[in-house]
Formats: sequence, C-alpha cells, structure tokens
Amino acid sequence: MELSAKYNPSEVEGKWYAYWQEHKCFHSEPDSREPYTVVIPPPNVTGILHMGHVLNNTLNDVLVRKARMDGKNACWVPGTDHASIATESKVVAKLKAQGISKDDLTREEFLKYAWEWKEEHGGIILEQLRKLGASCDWDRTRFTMEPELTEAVIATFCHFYKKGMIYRGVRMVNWDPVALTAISDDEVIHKDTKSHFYHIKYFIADENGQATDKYLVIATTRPETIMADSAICVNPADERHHWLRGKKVLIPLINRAIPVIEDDYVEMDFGTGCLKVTPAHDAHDYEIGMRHNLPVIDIIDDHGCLNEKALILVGEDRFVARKKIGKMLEESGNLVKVEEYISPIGYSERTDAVIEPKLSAQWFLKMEKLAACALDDVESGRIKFIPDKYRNTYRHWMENAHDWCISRQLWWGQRIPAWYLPDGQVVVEETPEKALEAARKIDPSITAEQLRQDEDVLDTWFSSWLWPISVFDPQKPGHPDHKPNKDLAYYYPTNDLVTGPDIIFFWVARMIMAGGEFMEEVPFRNVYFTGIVRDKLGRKMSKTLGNSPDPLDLISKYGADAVRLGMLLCSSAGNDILYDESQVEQGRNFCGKIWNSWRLISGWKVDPAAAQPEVSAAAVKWFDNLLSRTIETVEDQYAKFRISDALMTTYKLFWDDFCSWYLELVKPGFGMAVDTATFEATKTFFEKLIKLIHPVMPFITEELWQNLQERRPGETIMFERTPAAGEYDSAFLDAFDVAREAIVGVRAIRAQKQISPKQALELYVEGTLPGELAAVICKSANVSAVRSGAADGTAVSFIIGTMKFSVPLAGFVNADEEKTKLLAELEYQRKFLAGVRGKLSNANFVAHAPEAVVATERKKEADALARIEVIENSLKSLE
RNA sequence: GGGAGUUUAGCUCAGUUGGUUUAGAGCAUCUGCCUUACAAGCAGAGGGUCGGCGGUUCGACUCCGUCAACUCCCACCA
Repeated sequence: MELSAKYNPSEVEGKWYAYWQEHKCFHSEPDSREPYTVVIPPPNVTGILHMGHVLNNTLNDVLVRKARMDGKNACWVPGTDHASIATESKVVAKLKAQGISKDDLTREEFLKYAWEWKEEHGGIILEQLRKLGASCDWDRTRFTMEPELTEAVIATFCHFYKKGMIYRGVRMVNWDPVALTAISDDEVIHKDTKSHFYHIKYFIADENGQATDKYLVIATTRPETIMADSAICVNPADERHHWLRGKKVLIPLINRAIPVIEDDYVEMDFGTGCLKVTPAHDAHDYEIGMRHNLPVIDIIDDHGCLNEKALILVGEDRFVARKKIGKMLEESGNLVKVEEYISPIGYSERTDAVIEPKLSAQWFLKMEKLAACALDDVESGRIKFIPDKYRNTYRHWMENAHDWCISRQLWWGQRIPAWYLPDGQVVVEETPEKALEAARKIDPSITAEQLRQDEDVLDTWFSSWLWPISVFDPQKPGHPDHKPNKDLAYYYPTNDLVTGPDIIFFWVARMIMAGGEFMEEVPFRNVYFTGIVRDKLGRKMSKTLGNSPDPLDLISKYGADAVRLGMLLCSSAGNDILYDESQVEQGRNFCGKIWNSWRLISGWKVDPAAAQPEVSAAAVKWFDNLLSRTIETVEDQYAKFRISDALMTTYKLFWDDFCSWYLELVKPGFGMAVDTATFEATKTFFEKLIKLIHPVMPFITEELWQNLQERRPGETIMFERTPAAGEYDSAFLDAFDVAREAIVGVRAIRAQKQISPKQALELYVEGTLPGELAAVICKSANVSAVRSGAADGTAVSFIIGTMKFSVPLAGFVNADEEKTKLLAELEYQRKFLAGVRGKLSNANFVAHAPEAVVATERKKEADALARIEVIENSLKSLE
C-alpha cells in the first residue's frame, strides 16, 4: 500500500477505532489469563471532556494497552457518575432558562426532566473518550444511578444502618442557599473576601428589662444576625468585662434581653473582646450555645432570606438585610463605627454562593472504624501511592476523619430508604414493601399511605465509593455474605487507579473503606495520582479564565496520538502539569517522523543478489543489541510508573538511534538497492519499535503495523506482544558509542577545515576499535578509509575514552590550540587521579564503602592512568 | 496558625540507600544546511557557583540545621 506523503490523523483514527470496536478488541471476559483491571474514575454524566480527563484517561489507557500487550486479560470498565449536585444544578439552570422553577415542579416531574437531560447529554463524554483512543470495555459501561447500582447503594445504606453506623443528627451544616442543599466541608472553598466589621453598642438592661445608659460594644461582620443572638460572650479572664457578670443586655432594634456569659473560646485581643453568640448561624456559636444551654433562634430561611423570627426586615435577602440594618443601627445610635475588613468566607464549590451555616437534620455515617482500617491498608503497603508523598496527607486526614454527612437536600440521586411513621419513628428498609412490613411490627394499623419516605437523597460519593465492586457485581455491596459472582471474583481487586489528588478523600479513601467492609480486600493495589493540569502560566484550567483548550479541537487539529503524547511528555506523577500547545506540536512532529521513516523503508528496492555491506551488518548488530537494552530500561520504567520517562526513552530510541543513526547507516546509496538481510532486519526493528510506541500512540502504530504486511481481518497490533528484551552485549554497545563520538569528532574537524566530502581522507585509529566499527566511522564521517597505524607528527589527535583518533590534517589545525586543550585535560586528569588515589589510600573508605564502590574507584584510577598516558603521547606527537 | 511539598539550564523536569555525573533530558535559543523519507527536517553549538548560609563526611545536588521564596491541604477568630 502506497503511503501518503503526509500523515493524516483524522483519516486514520476514526477508521481504526471503529475497527477495534467492530472486532470486540476491548472486550474482556474472565479466562485463565492473569487479569489486569482498571475502573475509570467516572466522569460526571453531563460533563464534557476537559484537559484533566485527557491526562487521566491517557495515562489509564497507556497502562491498559501495555498490560494487554504483556499478555494480560485487560479490562477497563467505563462509566459515568450521576453527580447529584452538579447535574441537578445544571438541570435547574436549564429549566430556569425555559421559565420553569424547580419549586413549581413535583419531585417526579423534576426527575423526568433530569432523566431527559441525562439521556441527551449522558453519552457525550464517553463518545469523546473514544476519540482519544480509550480502550475501554464499552460493553461493561455503567452509570452510578442505573437500577442495579441504585439497589447496591440502598442495600449499603441499610447494611450500615442495621450495623448502627448510620445515625440521624442535628448538625451545623454548610448550607448552599442557591442549590438548596447542605454540602460537605470539603465542598466549601474559603476565599478572602472584602467585608465590613460593624461595631455595635448593646445597652445594658436594668431589672425591668429597660435600657440603661451603660453599654458594651461587639464587633461583627454579620449585623443581620443580631436578632438571632442568644447571649453575649466574653473571656472569663478578661478583667475589662468583669463588671458585666450576671448582667443582661438588649439586642438593638428589637430590644430582646440576652445574658452575658463567659467562655474561653473568646479571644481577648480580637475585636472588642465581646462576642455575640448566634447559635443558629455560626458553627462555633452553636458549640458555645450547646455548652451554655442557650436557645437556638433560626432567622434565616433556606433561600438565605430573613424569616418572621427575625421580627424586622422579614423576607429580605441576607445581604440586603445587612446593608439595611447597618443604616438602621446608625439611625438608632447603636452603630459605633464600620471598618473595612478582609475575612475568609466560605463559598460553594458548585454554585459559588456564600455558604450559610445552618442547623439541619442530616444522616451521618460513622467514620472511626472504617477510617482506621482504610488507614492501615495504606500504612501497611497493601495499597501503594504513587508518588509516595500522598501517604502523609492521607494519614493526617484518616486520623482526623469526621463522620460523613451522607444526606443531600436534592432530588437527583438515590433517595434515602428511610420511612417515617406518623408518630415520627423511622424504619430503614430496602423497599417500600419491606418498610411497611417493618412499620407494622411497630404499629399493625399502619398503611402504606401513612408512611412518608425521607425527602433527601444520598451524597454522590455514597454510590461512587462502591464503584470497583458494583461495576462487577452490584449484588455485593450491602451484602458482605453474598458470594461474589464470576466477574467480581476474577477482576477484583483492580490493579491500578489513576486519579487526581483532589479526590483522595472524597473517593479514594472511601473506596478503600468500602472494599474493606464488603470484600475484606483492598479495591486496588496502586494509586497513581496525576497532577492538576494548569496553563503555562501555572493557572488552573478554568472556564471563566478561558484558558482551557477544548481537547476535541486539539484532536482534530493535531490528532489524538499527538495530544496523548503531548500530555504525557510533561506528566511526572503527582506534579502539576503545565500544559502548553507546543507539547502537542512535538507529538505531531513525532507522528511525522514515524510516518516518514516507514515511507523511507517501504520505498527501498530489495536486491536478493546483493551482499550485505559490512557497515549494515555492524549497524544491524548494534541496533539489535541497543533495542534489547532499551526495552529492559523501558520495562523497568513502566514497572515504576515512570510513564513519561518510558515515553522519552522510547522517543529517543526511535528518533535519535533508529532514524538518525541506524537508518542513515543502512540507507542504500542513491538509486541503489538494499540487500535482503538488511531490509528484513530493518522491517523487524521497525515493527518492534511501533509495538513499543503503541500504548502511547495507538492510532498511527496500528495504521503502520497494518501496512507492514497483509493482515487477516480482526488482527491488530493491540494484541501483539511487547517485544522482549533479549541478551545484549554491553561492551559492544559501549564501543559503538565511542565510534559514534569519533564520527562526530571527525565530522567536526572536516566541517571546520572545509574539506569536501569527495576528498579522500585518511583516518588513523589507534586502540581497540574493531574493524566493523572502523567501517561505520568511515561511512558516517564520509571518509574513504580507516586503518590502524601509528600517528605521525603531522596528525591531529582527538581523544575519546581511552582511544586516540588522529587525522592527518597538517596545516589545517592549530597545534597550539590543540596543545592547550590537551594540557588542560591532562591537568584535570592528574587532579582527578590524585582524588581517586586519596580515596583509595583512605583506610576508612576501603573499610566502609561497599565493595562495588571500591571496585569502581579502582577502575576510575585505571581509566585515569590510561587517559593520562594517551594525552601525554598526543602531546609528544604534537611537538 | 497547624501540616505537607517544591526550589537543578530561558521553560518543563530527571537525578533512584551520599561515590564513573568532571551535573543530565526534552523543548526553546544560536550557527550552518532546501543533502533524493522527513524544513513538522538534518548537522552542530552555547547555556547551570544544583534557592542563600552553616554543619556532618575522605567525599554533598543527594544527609542535618537555618533563612528565603513559592504551592497545596487543614483550621478558619466573631
């Protein structure tokens, strides 16, 4: 097949992806082979591909394709996450744009819209992953809210409830007044925000509750909450405020009397040393309130507006109320001053709304035991983190884990399987029928209509923490005694997990907990943490900054292979990735290089009668050895998850060694044919090389592998074996490197001296260079002959390793310059030798350093001596 | 404030129990080349007192101390 002059990725990539799918290349079933299992970190079902996905899934795909080519039964399970908050807020926004408010809909109506949205957008990201080349087993695609997985989630909830690990409690939660739900601490982002510090007078009340002329001053950033105050608190050690003991003060504007209490929590030197205690609207105040039995007055509704308990400004938004109350306080003479103030304010990760601390009944899962086991799994090394540094982070978190608030005030998600009896008692069961049955045990007269199911749904992570189990056997979570099905028994535990460090607690830690609970086995062996993709200025990729390129645009411009390579080039584990389009260009250039090298080879005329030139034989021998040695290196790098190193090693092997050296050495002259032996060897090398490259660049390698020779339908490079590293002769490889250096040296001299390529030039080589390498030098340096012999006084010398090369170029070379160089090196070598000898004569060193190190030093000594001798000889010959 | 991490060439990073590393790679830069696979290329070259200071050692990019800058996580003083 004729190759086009330029590689056209868009033509090739679609073709082969369709081919792989058509021939079920990605599909895996349990068999006698060793499994290699990976589950995808499920992207949000309505999400679209961004650079973070590209990085993550490229790494995943490289690992999977590598394992597949290593002969393992590779299975990469894809799927999507229902992402309750993210999806629900998108649906709400879409409905709003259509003039529909969520409040006007019933739960069922809203869910209908949400499912429609999911059906419409749910496949997009998976389709995009196909464009990237992800070799997922699409037949196994899962969705965290599909019926089977929902059952798994419900069963899990019931399991923990019956174990006494799930409880319902009133807690101060982070309320998102836009999404109308509580969110976890981890979903709150604190940002320094400019606000105002209001200093407000509270007048002391007399016995009748009337204002006196004495007062104290408190400082607050939230004057709109004063109507919810339950007390004023001072530090017991603060002598300035001892006169307040036992007194009551009046809340401005509404004149409600509240006590002055004392608590260590108050900092004496912050603000005025007086703190207004507002248990309903501040987490710390709530704690104080609990300690002092203060009433809780909740004056803010779910939307962040003041309610009737506020008595004034009812119905106003909290921020509007803040401004208005400031004015009112000023008019009433209670406002002392207002300072500019920068304070950290919590914002919702999803909606960017200012978080309102709010008391609310929530469901919690106890973490203590689960966290202890999950910590041990990592501490004991059963699970390895790459890079290792995340172990510290993980330990710190697991030792301080708070109970997990698992309820969310949303509709999109798994509804909590708790049913309330009319008297408020609760039953938790997997189905309404079972719930009714359980309720009737409490009260036989209960009817189904009287049971009311909890309105909340479960946190999304409460379904994704089951992912490595539930994708294989949804019956297992919640049922530790259930016998694992065939898939789960075969594929679990998975091998590697590739994910971002930002979800180490949300997801990674919790999967480890679920694994321990239901499988008594870790869910994966290795966790490879990618970095966060940033732009080249180091900023996070974000929509608002507009600095995030659309991966699909990049793919259509450069090809998926180029994008993959560009992404991997700069991705050492755990470090943030500074992405720049030039890296993708490098990927594209590499595609071009691979393409053109095959155009060269495939265009050669083969002459079966031709004898193999000595140069070609040497080159073949060399590259064969080099290939073996490099494969060994690459295998080692993969084993250590040094993916970008492995890539760079392969890249250089192909570009520098294969193209720049090997092909140049064996390339037949203009109009000449190549001999059969060289041609076949070259083809074999090329095939091995593209197999090595395939995990990173699947498309171009498939195209060329199919082009190498006629393949049967369904054959693919995907199932070829990674080339094995054979024996290799290190000494020969080293000698060849010396020859390469010699060539570079000769070329340099020739360039400097302007000798035409056609001019015959004799090169004398002293030392131990084998004849075949002399031939290599001869060809590459474009000289007519190489022969052994002593240099005479007219030669110019250069030294590589322990060998001296002399070029008879009397008149061309400045002898003084050469002499200076040699003298400098001589001086260095003598100093170096002295250092080495000093070391060797040090009894301490000889006694304590490892034997191998001492041996190395002795070799250094010998090498230095040899070099010195060569240099001295050269100096003599120059004189 | 507590914890973790980073600091090596213009940029992004390697440097694996301290000893063949007289500090490397890729990209970028510069010089010379349209040489019959490839200018998305070829052949070369330059570029770093390994953040500062001090210590341990026969020997420190590597270990210890300290200072500085940056990053992330946790807590967020009303």
